[in-house]
Amino acid sequence: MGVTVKDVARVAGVSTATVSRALRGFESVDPAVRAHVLDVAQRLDYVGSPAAAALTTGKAGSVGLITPFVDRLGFQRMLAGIESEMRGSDLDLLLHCTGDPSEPHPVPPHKRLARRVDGFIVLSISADSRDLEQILRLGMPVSMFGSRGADTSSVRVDDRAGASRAIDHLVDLGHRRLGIIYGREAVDAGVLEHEMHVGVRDAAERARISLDQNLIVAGDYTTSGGAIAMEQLLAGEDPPTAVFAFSDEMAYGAMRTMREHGLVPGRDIDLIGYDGHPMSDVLDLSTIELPFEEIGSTLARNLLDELQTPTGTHRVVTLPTRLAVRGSTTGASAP
Amino acid sequence: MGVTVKDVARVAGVSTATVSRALRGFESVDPAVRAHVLDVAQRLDYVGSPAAAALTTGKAGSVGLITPFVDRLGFQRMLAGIESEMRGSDLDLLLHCTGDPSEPHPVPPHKRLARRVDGFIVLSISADSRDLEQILRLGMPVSMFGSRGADTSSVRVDDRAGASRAIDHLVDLGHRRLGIIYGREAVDAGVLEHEMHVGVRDAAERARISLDQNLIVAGDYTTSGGAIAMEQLLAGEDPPTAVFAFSDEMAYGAMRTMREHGLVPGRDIDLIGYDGHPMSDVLDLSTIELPFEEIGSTLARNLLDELQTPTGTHRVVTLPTRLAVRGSTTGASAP
DNA sequence: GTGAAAGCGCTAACAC
DNA sequence: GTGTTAGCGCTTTCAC
Repeated sequence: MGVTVKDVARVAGVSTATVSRALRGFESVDPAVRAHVLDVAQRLDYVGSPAAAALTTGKAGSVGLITPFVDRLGFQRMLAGIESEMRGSDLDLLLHCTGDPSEPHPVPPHKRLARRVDGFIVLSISADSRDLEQILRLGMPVSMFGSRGADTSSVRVDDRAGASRAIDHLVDLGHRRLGIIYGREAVDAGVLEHEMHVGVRDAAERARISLDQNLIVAGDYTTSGGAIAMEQLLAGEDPPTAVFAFSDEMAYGAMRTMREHGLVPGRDIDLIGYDGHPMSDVLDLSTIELPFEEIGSTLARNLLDELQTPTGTHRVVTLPTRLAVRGSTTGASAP
Repeated sequence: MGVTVKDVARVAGVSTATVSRALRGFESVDPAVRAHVLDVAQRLDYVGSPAAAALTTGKAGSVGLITPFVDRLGFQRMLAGIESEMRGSDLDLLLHCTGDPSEPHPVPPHKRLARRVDGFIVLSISADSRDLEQILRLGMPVSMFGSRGADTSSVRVDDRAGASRAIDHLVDLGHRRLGIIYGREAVDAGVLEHEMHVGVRDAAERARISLDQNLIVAGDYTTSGGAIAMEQLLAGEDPPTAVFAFSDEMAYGAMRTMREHGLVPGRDIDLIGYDGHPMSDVLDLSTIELPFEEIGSTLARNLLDELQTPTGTHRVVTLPTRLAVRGSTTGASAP
């Protein structure tokens, strides 16, 4: 239905094989011939059919991005990183959301995807996920974030150190009674949630302070969840003087609750978040900043490299976090 | 390299044509045969090759999402809407960012994409964009947001009414001296920026108040741009008593500037944004809420419908906005 | 260095 | 209702 290699070959007066070779820049083609073919192709406005190429080569020419969610703040930044890294490569990006991990898919989607892509970038699906297993079973190159890679290249954040850093900061400001707003229960070791808890515990131990189990509440990683969690913390008879929320979004919710109670972060209760969203600057929220764009670009780079030179080795990169101190942690409320 | 129709056909004892028909649920296949084929395919773990199917049918089995940015707050919500609508359809989503419209691409990407997809969803590329023209020239189904559709299905927001609503709200609170933080200069009529300005002007005229050109400043749609814009407004000899920012992000920046000046939104100066990001609730920022998810799902639905039943008619949907009044607009600062 | 020919895996006519 | 056959547009041996 469009211009094909045949057309180009005919007009250029060469065989389709030569066209194919010339277009892909093979050394073996006579420079003069190549130039001619390129010229003709250009004039004819020739665009190759990826489907046909895929069929013959077995390479799909694209990579799949698997993510459980698409509307979380960090996602877009990772995506931006992935995107910018992939531009330039001639691979397309196929987006696939798995949605809520709890409800199963009628048709496991990865089978279908598998034939459409040459490799996967997988964003933080919990390690026990059936989805993840299925993807790994495919035996294709996988670059993943979040869960510690079973046998793939992976990018992770040193969440343990990051969580410790948050606690250290609060302790340094003089706090002894800390509230923790975590996301969800940790299922597996090695997973974000688990690492964060360990980081918190370690830091507390090092500081020789004990954590009151009543001050450790879940916030479901949402703003409203964070708001409710803060309510719980305030409702107790002995509220914390400082709070660490495992995500900025939950911290935002906590701020809202504080405001409703006439409390000011950094004056009445210190509050620190985790993620480092741009908004936190505006809200004057101290936080642990994660390098989302870099996570994304590293994920993409790892996969591209693996696709290009399929050595069996995998790359495991751990990226650091950074403490951003703002007005929400001043120590004013410390004993 | 995998199980093919031939394998299934051989094992099931039928022809490849029958397998193909059975797998796609054609009525013409004997129910018993179909069941058998399905069973065999299942047992053999057969997954069709999209490339081969695409080659024969001419249908790519996917749609392309074209967007100039990926890290803007509204994007992810539109994406979520698109995604949820597309799930269920067996079409894949191919993401493509055009990046900054100012720097041109060495290879126009849409030509390549065009052979990979059956249609496009295009997010707010300015109407004069060469990219947009090229996509339209392809003659493929296009569902677009932002620019008024030349000859495509499109989804737009009634930005004129939305902007008017914001001004009305401020006027209702008693304000007469209004500051405007817009994004960029409006190039074309029909485009968001233009509509917003018209909406503002109309509302001002209706209220019989005149807008001071010195109080109309650009914020570049970024938080920092909004902050700078607010600086400019405050620097004047006669600052506004209320400000309307054309995006929430710019309003956030404006809030930061205000805080730095010891000013409180809703007390010293009223402030209203535009977009309705979740964060605005936390920041207690009044705003005009846009239905991003619905925009996304409508975009997807329009395209899917057009792909399914290629009647030449296009659908143009205009979605309404909603005023969310919060603590940043109280009228306290009105004369 | 280049061409001829054989497919890649599937679907669409056309017979039966 | 089902099988046969001929491609879709490209790449890739294998000759030359």
